[in-house]
Amino acid sequence: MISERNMAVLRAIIEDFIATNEPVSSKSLVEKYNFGVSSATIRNDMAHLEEEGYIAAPHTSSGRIPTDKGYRVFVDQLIQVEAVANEIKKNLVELNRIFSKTLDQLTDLDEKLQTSAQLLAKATGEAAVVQYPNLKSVSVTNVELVKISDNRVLILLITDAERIQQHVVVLRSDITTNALNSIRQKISQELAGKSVESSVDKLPGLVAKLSPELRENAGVIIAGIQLLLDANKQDKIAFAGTANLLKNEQQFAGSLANLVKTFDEQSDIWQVLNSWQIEAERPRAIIGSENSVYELSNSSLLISSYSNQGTEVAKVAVVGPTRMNYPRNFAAVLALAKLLSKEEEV
Amino acid sequence: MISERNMAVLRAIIEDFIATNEPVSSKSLVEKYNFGVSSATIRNDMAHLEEEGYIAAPHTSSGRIPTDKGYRVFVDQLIQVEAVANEIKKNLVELNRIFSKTLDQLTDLDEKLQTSAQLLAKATGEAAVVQYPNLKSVSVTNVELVKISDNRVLILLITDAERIQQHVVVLRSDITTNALNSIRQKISQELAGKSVESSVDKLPGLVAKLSPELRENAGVIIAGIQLLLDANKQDKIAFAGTANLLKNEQQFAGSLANLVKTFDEQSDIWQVLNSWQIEAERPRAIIGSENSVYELSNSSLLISSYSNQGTEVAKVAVVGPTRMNYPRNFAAVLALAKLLSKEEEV
DNA sequence: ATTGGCACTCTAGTAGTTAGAGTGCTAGTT
DNA sequence: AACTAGCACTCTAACTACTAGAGTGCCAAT
Repeated sequence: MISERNMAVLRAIIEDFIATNEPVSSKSLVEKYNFGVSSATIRNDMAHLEEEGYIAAPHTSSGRIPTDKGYRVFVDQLIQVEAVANEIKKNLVELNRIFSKTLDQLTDLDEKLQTSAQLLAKATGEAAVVQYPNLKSVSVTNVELVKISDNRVLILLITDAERIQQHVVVLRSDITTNALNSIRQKISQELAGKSVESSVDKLPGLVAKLSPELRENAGVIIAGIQLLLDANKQDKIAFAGTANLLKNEQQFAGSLANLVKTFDEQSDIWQVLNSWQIEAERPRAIIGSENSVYELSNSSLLISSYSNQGTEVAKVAVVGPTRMNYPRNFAAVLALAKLLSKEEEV
Repeated sequence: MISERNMAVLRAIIEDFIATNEPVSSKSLVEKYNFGVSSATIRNDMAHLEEEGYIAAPHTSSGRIPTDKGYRVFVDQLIQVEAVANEIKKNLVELNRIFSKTLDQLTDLDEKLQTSAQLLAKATGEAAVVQYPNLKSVSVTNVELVKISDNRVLILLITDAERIQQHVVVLRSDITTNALNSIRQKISQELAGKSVESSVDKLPGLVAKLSPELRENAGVIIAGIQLLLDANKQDKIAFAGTANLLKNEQQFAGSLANLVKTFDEQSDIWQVLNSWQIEAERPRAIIGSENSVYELSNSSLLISSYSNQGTEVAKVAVVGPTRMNYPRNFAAVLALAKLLSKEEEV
């Protein structure tokens, strides 16, 4: 029922609307694009597209704007694969240049993901989200205890996800290097290779296995490890590009403060990211009302997942108005996901 | 020249305007406050205040709004000290309750300052900035090297500012525990107790002091230490409460995107914070046009400094519209500064 | 299937009007 | 000298009315 020209018209409307943010008229279409037919014919096509729900008119005698359904068809069928592939390549090269240069300087995961989010925000001109690796599947590589003064001990929890967490505890009494060593040995032995989850279960029984004179201080240390393990289970995201959201003020019409708050608070975002299954190498678009979170119902998300040695560990996303530049943003989000995947494999 | 009642009127105008965000009329003043005189008299006072530049009229026949100069007098002379002291106390108790509960859970400085900013944003309903301690005056306590696999070493840089930084380096060849130990000893010996700055100077000469077979790997490790020391010199801030800025949309009239961008990029903020001298225990207000950064010319900043064992190390600030609630925000910013100072002293 | 042509609709902008909130000032009172 | 009642004056914000023109929808013709 939907002819080829119908689709071409739909694409033209969407591209024009994305570029100008004005309802698109039949006249402007025949002027800008070479359809080889008159505006009356285009009007017939538009009426057809409207019937099918791909476009809508803000009021009776105005041009048309795409509906969420229209964007969906655009994203699924009309984006030119070659164009995107080209963009990806360009983006990858560019991101790689900035990123690999910067990355060497980064001393920890926090900074790395924060920088990633900033780069993605910059590359797309939208807001960007980078999820921390999901640590359910992560296991403990080692626990180190470093004495930094007579009664203060730095606990290091090293996991196989390139994340090293630290926490300082103050002991009840001074401790000797030897005593600390035997505590460390016992703990390492129990936890090394275990998943974060099963490690938590092991902790309570650990104190009893130590010689009595060590137990008091060991208790403090184990409580510290508990904190670190718990922090692992907490969901966390890095976010950048708030200012980009404001560019589209009218788009969000008043609900902008709520949207920004949503990002400030993070919990909803995490939920949204996790509620969609993303295939590797194939970013997915969540368009407007497809989003269950109210604050995001005027926005689109492009989500891609990144991996660590072949397993999906987390997601990166771009958030912007439904009338965002999909091809470019798809390219950027995919490019960043690839970069992060590569880096994780070290 | 400015009578006592004049000042009372000024205060009433400012408090009313802060509460309602509407120009204040002479009639509403006599209704809400007990001046015991008629509106005509108040009008005379208002004319006087306008002459002196403390208030202004948006248009001929409207009520008055405070000028930056008016706010300045309000802040300097009219805020009731007792009221603020009370607020401080309340805020301290409340912040302390949330904070000390949360603080124990925090494993590092990043989280601590980020949480501080969030608490301040929440307490004031404005945006909040917390500056990282200035590390020029900080010295290296110790350097630890932890072997995490045959050829990967975790470097820990421990400074006397409660900040423990980490970085993983990959060596050119596997290393034995003994070799690592002798490198560690040499490095510790050279750097312990030195300031961050003089430590940087020591690094290049360090390799030569090691036995030849250690030099290759030691070079990699020392490069890693260099990165950590450099990261110390970088200025950094924690920021929270962007959404609160949006509450006052009309206030910032269009320049809001730029304002948010200013915070995203941080550099200007850092400059502003550093350009004002702040006495301990006395937060300072920078009101509207007193600010040299254009984006902040419709905003006020309340800045307080916090200390580590008596030395000022960094600042905390609240940013909001000029018509913010000064007494409450003064109290909150001071309360947080006190808390941070205390915590630093551990 | 396409198109020229035209009636019809709706918006956005302009202009005119009005109520009322608020001031400024004067003349009179305490 | 300080205060006040009263009133003329000003400006805004809200409402109405009008208009140009952008754009559609549809019919009759090709």
